Amino acid sequence: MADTLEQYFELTPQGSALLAKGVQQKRFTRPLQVIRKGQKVSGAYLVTQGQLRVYTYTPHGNEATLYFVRAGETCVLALNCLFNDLLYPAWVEADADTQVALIPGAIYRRLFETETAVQDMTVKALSTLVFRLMDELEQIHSCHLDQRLARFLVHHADSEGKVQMTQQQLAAHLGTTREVIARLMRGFIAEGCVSSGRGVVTVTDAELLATWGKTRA
Amino acid sequence: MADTLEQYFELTPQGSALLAKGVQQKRFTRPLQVIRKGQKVSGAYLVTQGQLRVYTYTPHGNEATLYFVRAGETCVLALNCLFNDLLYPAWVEADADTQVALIPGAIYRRLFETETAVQDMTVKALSTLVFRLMDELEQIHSCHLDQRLARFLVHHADSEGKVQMTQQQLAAHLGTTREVIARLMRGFIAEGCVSSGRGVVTVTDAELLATWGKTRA
DNA sequence: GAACGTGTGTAACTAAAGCTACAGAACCGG
DNA sequence: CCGGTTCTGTAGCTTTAGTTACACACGTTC
Repeated sequence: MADTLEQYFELTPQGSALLAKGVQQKRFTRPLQVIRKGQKVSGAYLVTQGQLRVYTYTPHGNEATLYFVRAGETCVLALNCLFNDLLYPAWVEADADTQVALIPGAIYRRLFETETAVQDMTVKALSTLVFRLMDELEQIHSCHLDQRLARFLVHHADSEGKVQMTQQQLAAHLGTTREVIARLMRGFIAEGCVSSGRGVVTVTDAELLATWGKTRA
Repeated sequence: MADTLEQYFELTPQGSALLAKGVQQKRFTRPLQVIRKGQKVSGAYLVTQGQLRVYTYTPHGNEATLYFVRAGETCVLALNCLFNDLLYPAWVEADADTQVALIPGAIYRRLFETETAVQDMTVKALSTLVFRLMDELEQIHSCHLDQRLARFLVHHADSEGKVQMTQQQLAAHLGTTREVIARLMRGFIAEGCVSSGRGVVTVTDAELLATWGKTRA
């Protein structure tokens, strides 16, 4: 089991042994809530497969996704809580087919003190999140929803330009409502850079979409 | 000189020597831009007196304050850039009477590897910022400007309830414009929980202000 | 193939925030 | 005490986003 973990950080033999002793594997076969807001955090979450989604709620009950934790990443908020003895400040949901290694807090702290790989990984993870959050904040300050949606679509399109999400889900990611997404989509479709189907949006002109609101007359 | 620094972290003799060799002190007697967006970061900034203000711009040229770096804190963005070789993603301005210790990047990295005090401080600083940013994001999603302003005032009032800022500065902190602040203030003043003067806002009923928008009819 | 659940499309209305423009008060320096 | 500068107060308009309310399309299942 520790094999899957060691592809992510190189440890000294002692560190390895310590890790092997305490780590727990959790597997999710269907979407499931992992952590609730205000819950006490018991350890570091390292995703080995699939992804976790971290989100909060808007005042009207709409979900707003903060970020994803993909394979090879740890949930930084959990790290935060570990180091500062805080309660978890958001909700976390596992996607289908997700596997997570749970490293108990005490063990993680001890690893952090001695293993440079763990130090590096921790700082890198925190740094990355800081930048993502700052970027997000700046965008909210400086872009209208249409630009944010355009950017989101370009960013999340697969190799064929498809984004496999319902409008409801898109709305959740941007902290808005479905109707607004539909309205903005109409604009995109009118310009011919996107087409829409049930549960999927297809980006047909990423170039145009990426510069939405900048090159417009 | 290193004396002022060592009140913030305890180092081993070797660490202390290394630090003393490389650290530079900078003093600002009047507000001054310290870092521009896109600039390369040369080291870690540790504030020993006064404060730094980190901000971006909205698309229409309004400033929006991201956070402050107070005495005893380091600028986390600079740390980030150091560890990830990135360009600085915002602007930084020093207040009047501010003193900053600049620890060159190479030295900071070496200290980080060996000194647990530096590791701790780094992780703590990053963690704190992550929480602040998340909180900020959540508020933008979930509160109207009036609530955010109310909260800001309550938060920044001194022991006498005074907030020594112009409306322009308040606007900058919330990423909005002066006119909007004036409009919201009118609401607060009408309810009698705030009074306004030139360059100062006085909170007279913090209770009411803190619950603004929750207890309103 | 009828009924139901889930997802999309659209229109009209409301609320929030931003923008423009100006009037007047407080402060500062000569 | 006069003129310039900075700050505050107010009004009206525009844009953006959220809300309400429905119609319809697609799929599934019985």
